[in-house]
Formats: sequence, C-alpha cells, structure tokens
Amino acid sequence: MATMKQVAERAGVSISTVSHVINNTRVVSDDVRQRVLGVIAEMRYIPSAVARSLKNDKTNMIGVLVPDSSNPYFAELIRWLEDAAFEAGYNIILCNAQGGAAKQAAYLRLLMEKRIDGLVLVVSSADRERELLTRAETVPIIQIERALPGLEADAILAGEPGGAAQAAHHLLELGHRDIACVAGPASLPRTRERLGGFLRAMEEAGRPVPRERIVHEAFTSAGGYAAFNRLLTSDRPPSAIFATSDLMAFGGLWAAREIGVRVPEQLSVIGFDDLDGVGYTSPPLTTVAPPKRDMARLALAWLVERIRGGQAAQRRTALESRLVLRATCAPPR
Amino acid sequence: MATMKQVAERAGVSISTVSHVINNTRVVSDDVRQRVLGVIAEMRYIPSAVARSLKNDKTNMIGVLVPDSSNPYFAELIRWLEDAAFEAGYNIILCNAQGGAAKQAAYLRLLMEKRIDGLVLVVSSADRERELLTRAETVPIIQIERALPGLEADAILAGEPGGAAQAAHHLLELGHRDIACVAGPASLPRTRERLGGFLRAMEEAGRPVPRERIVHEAFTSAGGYAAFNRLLTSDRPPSAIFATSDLMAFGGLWAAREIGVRVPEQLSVIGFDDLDGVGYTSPPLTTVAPPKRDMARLALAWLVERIRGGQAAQRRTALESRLVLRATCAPPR
DNA sequence: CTGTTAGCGCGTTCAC
DNA sequence: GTGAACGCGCTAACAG
Repeated sequence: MATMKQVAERAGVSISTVSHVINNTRVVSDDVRQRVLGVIAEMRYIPSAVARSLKNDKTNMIGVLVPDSSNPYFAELIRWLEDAAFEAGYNIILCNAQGGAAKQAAYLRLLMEKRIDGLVLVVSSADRERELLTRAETVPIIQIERALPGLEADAILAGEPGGAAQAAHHLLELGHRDIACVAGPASLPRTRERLGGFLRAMEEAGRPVPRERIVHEAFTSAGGYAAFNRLLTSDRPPSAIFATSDLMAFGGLWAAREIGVRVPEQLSVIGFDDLDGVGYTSPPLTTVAPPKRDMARLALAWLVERIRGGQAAQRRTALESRLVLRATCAPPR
Repeated sequence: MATMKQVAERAGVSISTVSHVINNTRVVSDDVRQRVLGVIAEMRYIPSAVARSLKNDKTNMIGVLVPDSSNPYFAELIRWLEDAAFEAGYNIILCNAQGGAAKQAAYLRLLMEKRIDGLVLVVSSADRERELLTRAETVPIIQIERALPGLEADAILAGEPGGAAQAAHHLLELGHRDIACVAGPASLPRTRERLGGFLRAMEEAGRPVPRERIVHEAFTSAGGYAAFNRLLTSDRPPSAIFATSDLMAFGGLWAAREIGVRVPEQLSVIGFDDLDGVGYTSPPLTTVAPPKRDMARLALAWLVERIRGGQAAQRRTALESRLVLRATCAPPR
C-alpha cells in the first residue's frame, strides 16, 4: 500500500504538502494540488488511519458491548447506534459479552488496547460487573438501559416502570383480575425492572400479583413457550399474561394456540420490546415499545459530546416507553 | 494513558525490556520481569494496539459489511462471525450498507483507511457493486452468500438451489399441484437464487410454476403479509406457498389466519432462513435452513488463512441447506 | 540477560 | 506558498 512519502516523491513535493492537500489544512497552489491529487489517484493512495490515530490520539472508533447481538432487540438497537455513529464519523466495534465473564473481560481489555474513543455499554447480566469495568475507567462511556452501580458514566434508561405500568393499567381497565407474569431470569436487570414496574403498578392499583402467578424462564421464545404452557395448563389459568419480552410472548402465543386457548378471546397477552416483526404474530402482539431509536441516538449524541470533552457532569435520563395496542388484548370472558 | 516509556523509566529498565516482558519475546530475568509487571499494574498501563498496528502492519480487525444488521438473518450470521473472529483474535467492525450506495462506498473507504486485515462481504443489492469494490482490491475478502461477478475473492455460497429444491419436492410429494411463490424484490440476488432454485426444481418435476403464481414484495413481514393476502384473496388461491424468506412467511402466516385460511389444513407454507424464533410461529414454520453457523465459521477460517498468506488459489464452495420439517405443511384437501 | 536505535505513516511546528 | 524535522508508542534488529 502506497505511503504518503511515496506520493510526495512521485509528485516532486514534500511530504507535508501532501498532508496538507489531503486535509485541506493550509493553502496550496492550485497546480501543486492538482499534481498531488493526480498522483494520489494514480497510486491508489489511501491515508492510514492507524498512523493518523497514533498521531492524533483518537481512533474514531467506538466499542459497542451487548449481551447478544443476534437477539432482535439488541440487533435493532445496534442498527440505530450504527446509524448515528456513522453520521458522527465513528465506526463500531461489535462485541458480544455472552460467552462468559472471561470473554467480556477480554473484550474490554482489547477495546482499551485499540484505544476506542468511547464505549457503549448495554449490560444485562449483573455478574461481576463492577470488577470488569474498572478496566474501562479511562474511556467515555454511555450506558444504555441499565446504569451499573458505582460506575460514573452517563446512562440512558428505558424509562421503566412507566411502560410496564401502562401494560398493567390496560389489562386492569379491560377488566382482567387474574393476571400472570412471564419473565426472564430474575438475575437479569432488564427482567427485574420490567417485572418490578408491572408488579408495582398492580399493587398500587390494589391488585397485587401473587407469587405463584410469576413464572421465570429463559429470555427466549422457547422460554416463553414453556412458561405459558405451565400457566395455561394449570387448573386455574390466568385471563391475561404480561411477558417481559416479545420473544417470550411470541413463544407463548404458540403455546396458547397449541393448547387451544384462543387469543385474545380467552387470553390477553402483552409483550415488551416491540420487535420489528411483532406486528405480524398471530394475532399481532400488543406490546410495550421502548424508544429504541431515540435511545440509540441520544446515547451516541451524549457519548460524542463526552468524547469531545464538552461535558463534565454525569447525566442520566429515562426515555418513556409506550404501549402499542394491537390485537392480543380483550376483556375477559 | 501511561506509555511504555514511562513504565520503563519508572521500573528503571529500558523500553525494549518492557516490550519483551509484555510480549514474552525474549528471556528476562525473573526479578526484572516482576518489577516491570509491578509497575505496569501500578500505572494501569495498557499497550497501544494503534502503535503496534503501525509497526506490525496489521490491525487484527476485520470489516463486516452487510445490507442490514438488524435483519434477523444477518444478525444471526454476524453473531456467528463475531464468535469465530473473537476465537481467532480479531475484532469486528460492523458496517451496514443499507442507506445508499454512498454510504457503502464511504464505509469501504473508511475500512481501507483503518487498514482492516480482512473483509467479510455479504452483499445483497446488485447495484453498482463492481464499481464500489474496486476500492477494496487490496484486502483479503471473503464473500458470503453471493459471489460478485468479476471480484476475485473466496466465496461461500448458501448452496442454492439445493434447499429450495427440497422445498419443492416436499410440497410435490405431499400432493400439491397449485403452488405459489412469494419472493423478495427480483433485484436481490438472494431472492433470485432461492426463487430460481425452486422454480427449476418444479420445472424438472414437470410442474412449472406459472408466472402469475409468483409474487414479489418487500423482503419483510409486511411484504409477506401483502403478498399472501393478494394470493389468498384471489378467486383461485393456491394450496401451498413457498416464501423466499422466513420474515415473509411470517407475515404471510398472519395474513392467512386473518383471512381464515387454516395452516396447514388449507394452506401449506414453507419459509427460508430458519430464523431463531421460527419454531414458535403459529404453527411452527417448516423452512429451508441455510447452515448459517457453518457458513460463518468457514468464512472466517478462509479469511484468516488468506490474511496469513497461506492461500493462493481462489476458493468457492456451496454449503447445503436442509429442509426443516415443522408444522406448516400437509397434503392438500 | 539487557540497552540503543531505527523506523512504521502521519501531523505539525518552525523556518524559509 | 513550500520543506525539514520531530515525535506519537511500539517492535525488532543490532550491540554489548
């Protein structure tokens, strides 16, 4: 790969002149500029961002660490993040934490070595989080969805329990009294917040959800299938189920259909995430929609501000989720 | 951020000694090593991959360019790629081509500037592809799913038309005679190959699919919904539909249910992709499963080989897809 | 077993 | 309007 020096020689100018025509950083006579540009094209010269980074002490790369990028929820979030990052002139290094604490630690280390300019953190597991993050102390960090205790970094929360509360109220207003919850593993903060928000709203409405109406399973379609199955085949099935993720609701919908429980006539279902395809489940899923796009955009905006050094105080905000009414809810029979 | 030089000074050794204890690249007396290690820990020194890259002329980063990383199919592929990349010591720079030819070109340029060691290309649109790729000529490239004409690079194809043919045979064996196809935009190579494979198999079986039984729509749930709707509300609805993507089949399933067409009793449906959640559609979707994981692993293995310079000749292979039987197919009434 | 030194490719003073 | 030269942080000869 051609280097700036070679370009300079071939063009019969100094290396610094080449640099300046590339970066438009000082006046260059027109004929020299044309000549240099010509040589650049001819030699297919492409400036080295790594040399540039070494010099400037910035890489224009940001790390994005998520639990599992193939989970549609994160995939959508990442997509928006990528959009905003590209807009702002940054590239994204994609890291999946799933695969053990060791992998997560290794990634954090690698990202620091790579001298990323900033880090987007979407943490789910609460395991050993603090310890792992001490490594990251020196980069600007933006946390999405969950603020790690003790980590001084901006955070954008999903605005729970607002969304979950809306779900509760909707079900209550429809007249449901026996409402169950299908949730992911209790160890996941995301589950806890969504479930917690729902339970609290129910309690405040004077309809606390009894313990046995809460089922924890894996955060997947399979988990939802299992959970709904258990609930619906008991002697006293609930008339409505709130699931803490669309994936679970999705699996649950199939469980219901398989068992012969009609949705929404015999069972109302509310999910959480508003995944892309979820308008086409059978029936289309009523769900709580976190403002994924806004979260991503704001996250990147804040991160960039911090990278540019324009922000001192720590910032937190919670963006409101909203209930998207589709076709899985109806009054109980 | 601490530098190697500072570590050396503080430890009272030369800079090269520090380098060597870090990289285990030559013998260092135990006490010196301990001292250096101590200082490194104390100063929280982290070596700079940027400087290292400049010196070694390799970045351990590979670019992954896909049409849209939030599409579950690509999301899953990316997840496997990331896995394999991490294993091999590479980081992934995620790039979405969707957003216009300009964005794609910009990304390619950026990746070259960043001096990625290799590039994984998952191209869908055929637009101006060649032109854009001339930029990338100098990096090792592995193409997945589609080999761009004129691009000298290894390629791993999805093994069409094998999978689509299996779908055709399955439907035929069940006794279906009036089979329709729901496909993405004809401009997408992926669509063309899958659809083409299916049509050819039907033809070879002596049951060519008439033109009017082929419906093109967007490569999404919404597109599938629209396409199925059109087909099923015509005066002579088909008894089976082959969709070139699960997303489309997914939307189609809902369309069928909404119209009151029962699957699989009145309509058989086969999708394509075997997306993660698709075992939980209503009913669980029979689909053609491309070996996403194997494709990703092989892609990365080949790419790494090429990066290491161990491979000269251009390689191509097609991994076979297989039909996954679930619950959306039955004999026609 | 350890230290000195020359670049890697670029941006940026400083001098002309 | 242009060039020379230093240094970003690191690796790898080469010396000792």
